[in-house]
Amino acid sequence: MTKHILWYGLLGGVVIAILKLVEYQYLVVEHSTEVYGALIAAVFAATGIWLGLRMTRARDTTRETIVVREIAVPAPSAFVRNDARLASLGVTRRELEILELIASGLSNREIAAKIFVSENTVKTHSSRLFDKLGARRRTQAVQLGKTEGLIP
Amino acid sequence: MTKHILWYGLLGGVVIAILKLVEYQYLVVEHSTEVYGALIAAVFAATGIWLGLRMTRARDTTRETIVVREIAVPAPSAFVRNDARLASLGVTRRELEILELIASGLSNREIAAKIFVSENTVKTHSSRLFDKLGARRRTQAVQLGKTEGLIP
DNA sequence: GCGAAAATCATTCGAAAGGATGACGCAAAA
DNA sequence: TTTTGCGTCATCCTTTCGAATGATTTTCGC
Repeated sequence: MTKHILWYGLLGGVVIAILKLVEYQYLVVEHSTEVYGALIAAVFAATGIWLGLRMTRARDTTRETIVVREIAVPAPSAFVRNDARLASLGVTRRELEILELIASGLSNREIAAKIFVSENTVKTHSSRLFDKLGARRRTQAVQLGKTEGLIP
Repeated sequence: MTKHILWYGLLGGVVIAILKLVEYQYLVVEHSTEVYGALIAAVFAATGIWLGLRMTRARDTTRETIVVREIAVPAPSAFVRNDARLASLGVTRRELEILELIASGLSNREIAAKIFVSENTVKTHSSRLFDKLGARRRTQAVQLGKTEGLIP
């Protein structure tokens, strides 16, 4: 920008000098003043317009309008377990495992067989789990587990 | 735009006229030519710059670079019920309603109170529902209902 | 090694869930 | 009109759950 202004001034000086020379050598005719003014006007007007365009063009780069468009995506979003909530509730790994198996529709007996423990143990885990979740039934535990981000 | 150019020309003419008058009346001094040129240069340069800005400003609205930054958002992907499966399984509306309430974690008694029927009726509905789904437990019914696209 | 947390198992008991079966009313279809 | 499907309700009985409680054994961090 500064460079352009300097060039502008220099150009003006040169034009004036040229015109002055011209005035005394060839164009000292009747309406020389008008010709003189018109020339200066034309040159500086052109330069002014060019400069004006130049200034705004420089501004254009910062004139971007950023449109943030949110695209709804089919949400393949893999399930991320809310470990913080898990910890704040004090749910242990085993209890979480039980919750997942309950959610998959298994009975206490089936769960016991699957993880090789007694049915009583499964009941103990699920009881503690219900306490921590504030659930009274396994279906409610599943529902809460989902909303809390503990299971998918 | 045209209007501005006209004003520009008119202004130029007026300035020249004024300068010419001034030249012959008061300012016919030694360096009048330089003063004369400088004045014209200043006026037209200023006008030129203003005009240049004006031109681009008018164009700016169509000149904005629109940067579309697409951001993927986990779409809540609205749930669409698998009505075909619902029909092929022969699940009735009432049974589906029961399934939804079961999935929300309610007991038979709570469901009964919610839809103003007896607990026995709820049991009947859920029994038939389990038959149709091939479920033995309510948790299993919920799990199957989800995979079959009957409930979200 | 010690202590706390976690996991394991058990017993008892009441509540809830589930299976089987029968019955009634009602509306739409045959 | 008769049949059929759906919703409703009930009874009897078995199984499963869930609460409460106590005890033993791992496991793990310090």
